[in-house]
Amino acid sequence: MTVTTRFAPSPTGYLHIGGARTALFSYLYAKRHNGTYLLRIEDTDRERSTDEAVQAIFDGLKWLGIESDVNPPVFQTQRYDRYREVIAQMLAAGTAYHCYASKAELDEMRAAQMARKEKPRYDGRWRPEAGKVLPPPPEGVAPVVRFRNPSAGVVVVDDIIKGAISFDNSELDDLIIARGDGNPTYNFCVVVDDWDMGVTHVVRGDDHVNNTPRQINILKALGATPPVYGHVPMILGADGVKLSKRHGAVSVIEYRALGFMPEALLNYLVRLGWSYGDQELFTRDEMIKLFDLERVQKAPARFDMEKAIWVNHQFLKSADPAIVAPEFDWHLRRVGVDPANGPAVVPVIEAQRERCKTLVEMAEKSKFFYAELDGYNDKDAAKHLGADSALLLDELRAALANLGDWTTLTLHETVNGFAEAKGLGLGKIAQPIRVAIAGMAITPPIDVTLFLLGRERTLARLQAAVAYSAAKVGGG
RNA sequence: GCUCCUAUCGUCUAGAGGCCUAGGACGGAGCCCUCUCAAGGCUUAAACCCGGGUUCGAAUCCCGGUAGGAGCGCCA
Repeated sequence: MTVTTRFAPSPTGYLHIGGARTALFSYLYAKRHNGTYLLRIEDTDRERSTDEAVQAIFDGLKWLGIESDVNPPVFQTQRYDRYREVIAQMLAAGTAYHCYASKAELDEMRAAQMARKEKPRYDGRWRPEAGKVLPPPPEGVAPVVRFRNPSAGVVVVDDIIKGAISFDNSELDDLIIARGDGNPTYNFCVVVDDWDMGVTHVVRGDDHVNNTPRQINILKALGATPPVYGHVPMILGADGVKLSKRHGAVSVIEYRALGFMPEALLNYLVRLGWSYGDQELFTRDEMIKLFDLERVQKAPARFDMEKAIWVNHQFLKSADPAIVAPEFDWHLRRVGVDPANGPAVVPVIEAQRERCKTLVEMAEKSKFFYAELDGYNDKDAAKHLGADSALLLDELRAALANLGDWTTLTLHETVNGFAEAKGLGLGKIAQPIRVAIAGMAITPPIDVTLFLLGRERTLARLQAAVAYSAAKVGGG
């Protein structure tokens, strides 16, 4: 049997980081076993589901590169006929029954149970039982349909991550599978869908473990073989509290804005709750080859932004710059610069990636290649642009203006030779140059920077810096 | 309250009864290198929740406690 997994988000908001990891695990497991990975949109809550959220989930998954093997994905709202059909079957078979208890009645029942310190649950008042006489259905009440859960025995969930978990059927009440309006509910749709779609492994958040025994019971009532379950623990914020807005970035797409490469985020996520010995860095192929649900951690993990950024940096440093280019391009535009108005993006990435942990940082530090300076950094100018540097920069400008070939090699020789001739350490001249051409004292090696910036811009900026320094000195 | 789950450095983790004087990584501290910022190299501090068992031997197995978490909807 071929392995089939699915990721089944409900479109009530953006794709959050925990969901992304669940999707990743699900995807990886399927790929690892040459299986199929599916996306299913659980939109049975008509009130809260929105088209924008559906789109946000698609966008997030697409950016991460976790794409469904079957398109378009299944939307539960398109399967209502099928759900109704199964419900009718269950009603006929006696594995489900109508319940006429009103919401108010149920609320009252739960309140009373809580008051008695009991676990709140449906008391089975409309459950047919041998020898039991049910009251006549009240007038004008649209009944819900409840699953007739076995009242005795135990259900064992053989969880691939958590191990065997057993539940007493006596602890499980008869859950509603169809609402008063006839629409099916989540726990029921999941079961039917996983069954129809041939899902062999259900990978989902561990907030679902308590639903699992009931789902298994429904599957059994339907004569289906339950899938293998794997419940992955949740991701916590750095403070150990459930991830939320106040932790900053929760939505996957926010990580793009923060300057992460999708592959790097995936790499961080896969190592959060899963490990392969001491290995920290994985390519996508390695993840697929090595991933294993059995090695997923049972306890929740905290999201550590520092480490995520480190992983991103490692990726930036070692990746093929051509892969980084489109994202970098996107970030350059985002900081208000036109990538066409300067050097090719690939060599800039190569020059910058050692010193930039995120693409936001890289874009900020590379702006000067693509747009005119909007002034100098105050501190750097104060420190490096003065009377003496004005003289040096002016002389250097003249030397560079006469340079034949504008290459990193000739630039290196010229600048180093210049410093040597002046009896200065390279630092004494490199820093003023940096501030002059980049507006700040942080750039890649000076030869590479000058080369990428080009002759025209370099000479113009040196001249401007000389004028600036002179004016500053002149003005006292 | 009830049911279920979890527990190794600050964080992510290795650890399948002796290989543990508990390893790696991020972050921290220090040193080296250096044209800036970085990167890199080296060194270093830092953990088995507690208590009982089982065993010649327990971070590893069992029980209890404690602490955290999840669920208990005509939400998903």
